[in-house]
Amino acid sequence: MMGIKRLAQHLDISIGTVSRALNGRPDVSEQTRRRVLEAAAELGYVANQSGRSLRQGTTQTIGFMIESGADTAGNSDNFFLGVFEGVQTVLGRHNLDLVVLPCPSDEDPAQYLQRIVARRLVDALIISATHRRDRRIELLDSARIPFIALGRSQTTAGDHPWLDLDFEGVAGRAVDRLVARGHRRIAAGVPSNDINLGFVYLEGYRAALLRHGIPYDPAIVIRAASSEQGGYQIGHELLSLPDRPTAVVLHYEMMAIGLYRRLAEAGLTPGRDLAVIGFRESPLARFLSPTLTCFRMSLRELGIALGESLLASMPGFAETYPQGIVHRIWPMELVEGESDALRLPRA
Amino acid sequence: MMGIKRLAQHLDISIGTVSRALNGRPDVSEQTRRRVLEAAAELGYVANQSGRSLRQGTTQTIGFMIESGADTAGNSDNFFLGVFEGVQTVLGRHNLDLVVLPCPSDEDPAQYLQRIVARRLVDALIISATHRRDRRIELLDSARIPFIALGRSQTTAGDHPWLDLDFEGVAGRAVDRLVARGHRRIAAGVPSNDINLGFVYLEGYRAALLRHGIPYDPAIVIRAASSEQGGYQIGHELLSLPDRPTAVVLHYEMMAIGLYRRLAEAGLTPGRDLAVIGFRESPLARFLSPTLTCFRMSLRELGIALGESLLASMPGFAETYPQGIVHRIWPMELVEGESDALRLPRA
DNA sequence: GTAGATGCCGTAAACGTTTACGACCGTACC
DNA sequence: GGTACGGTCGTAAACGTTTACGGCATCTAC
Repeated sequence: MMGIKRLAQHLDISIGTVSRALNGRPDVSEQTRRRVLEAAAELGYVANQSGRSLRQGTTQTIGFMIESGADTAGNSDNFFLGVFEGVQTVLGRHNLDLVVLPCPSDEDPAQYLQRIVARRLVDALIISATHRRDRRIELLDSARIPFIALGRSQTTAGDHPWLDLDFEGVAGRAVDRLVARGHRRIAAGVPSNDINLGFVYLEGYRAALLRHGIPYDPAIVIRAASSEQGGYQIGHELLSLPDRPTAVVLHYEMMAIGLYRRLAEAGLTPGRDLAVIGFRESPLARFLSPTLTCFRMSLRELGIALGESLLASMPGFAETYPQGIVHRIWPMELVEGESDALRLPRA
Repeated sequence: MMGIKRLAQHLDISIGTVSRALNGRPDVSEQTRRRVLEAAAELGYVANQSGRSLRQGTTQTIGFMIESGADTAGNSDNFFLGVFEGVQTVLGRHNLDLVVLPCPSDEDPAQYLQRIVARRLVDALIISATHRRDRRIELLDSARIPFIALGRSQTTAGDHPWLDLDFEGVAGRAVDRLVARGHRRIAAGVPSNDINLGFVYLEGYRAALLRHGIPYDPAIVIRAASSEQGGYQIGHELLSLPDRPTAVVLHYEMMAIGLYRRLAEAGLTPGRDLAVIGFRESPLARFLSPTLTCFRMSLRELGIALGESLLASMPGFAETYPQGIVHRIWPMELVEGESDALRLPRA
């Protein structure tokens, strides 16, 4: 075991001084500091995290909770892998480590989180896939664990920072665009569970319809799983509707795949027989044919903003990141594709 | 702070007894054990992990290192999320937690891992995306950290457990199948980096050609990134070959997407103009048109095997999982699709 | 009735750090 | 030459657990 004790007696210095040297305290001469750092590097000494955590009550790690369930929006096609990168570049600046905590799909997310915080595995948390009413938020709030939510929530606990994709704006702009091309009967594919982004997306959709004086018709708001399968199902239901919509907007990136497939089975092609506007421009979207009209953003930059906003809410980082409690809607940029090329004559 | 000390004085019992009661030691009366457990549940006491780790030198968490880089085969998150589930069901049986350690793409994986093990964040590790010569293996071996590799390696360090998909068998069976349909000029898409699975896949491909008396032609072994983009590039290179192959086998699930796209751009359809056999049956594969011939496996069961094999190599679990040091090739089952329907007349 | 065994519990040390405190030395200043 | 002070370092306590050890009952067996 290569503890600080052995390092100290190898250098014939007290362990207190060694610790101060390693941690950059001012009250140690430059000469001994060099000696210590060299010896540490040579012998491969790194402070045991348990000892350090115990003493100073901080673990130096940030947790990022995701749900490994297959049905939750956002967890496919390398969305998270990109975000992690961004978060890590921020955390790395402060010698913090990121660990990802995948909640098993058969476990209650709040209960899972409870275990994590009780064991004090991490100093702060990023939670994703927020639900309309999310018990995790109340939990973290009452446990006074710093956290940020990737996704809004209706939960009325104390004021916490959040960052969310612009579901409302994206839905609205998609409808605007379709209306400009003459569409009036525009369907929407929304999630089937109570994940919060579904409500926000629907909100944007309804508001846009209202702007254009188009009545809201619940019959063409189709709930489906946030997956390829869900997209397929949406296609299926669209085809069986009596007064078939001429366009559809989707809340999740993978849905277009399934929808394309169902249309192809019916001998229809997107952009000619039905206008389609997807959500995020995933690497896959670029390879769809016809190309998908959707929305672009930088996952890495989202991760950076997420990390910085989290740190801003943590004691000890307030001066480095003075933005306070962040509530931010992440903008997305339209990517024109061929899937919404269909134009209708104005009635 | 709700430590064991407060819990003990609240019960008016010594903290030693409280600890023994919580940990299920035999030398505590049933009555006090009940009292302790009830009070702990009521006051929400959970042992501080740092204190416990420090004392018994074990963290009760297992790490799963993945690479968040975009170019590494096998790193699509729908793959890992499934595997995590399986690993967790095994670990959960023993009150172990899984944390995922995403290595930033701009950091050296071995160096990243070094930090993790030196800080003693985890008791054992699962590493993935093994390279032909993988310094992580030497590192873990010399640090005596129990680990299992998801993927083989040529690294000649001490004997370590591993589990790997049947790349060799899959490549071989794909070639067999194509040869049976009359193909003789069969291209292969292999990774462009030195990830080990590329060598194994190529091995299976060559061995199968040899079996059928077909000469190996390096000109139609195309190296490309393990991504949709790589698949697109393979399509591109195939089309520009002088003596165009009539079939192609791919080592990575996402490649088919890009390849399909490039073929479509050239007015060709998979299964009619070019036989295609992909790798893993991802959720996406089911929505490709024409459907992709590929190989199926259970991610969850793979995760279970991974977890059990890891535990088998850990001190204290040998009697529960007596399989010793596991070297296992994970079988995959053929899923017939339309993408290799093309049959050629025997010359 | 005594010896030994057993069941239950309290005491205290130990894990590897960090850090408050005080000690020591040298220098500067009056 | 004494005092004050800054720079450097050693000492020891503390963080929250677990566990070896010993002690006190109670019980069993002779």
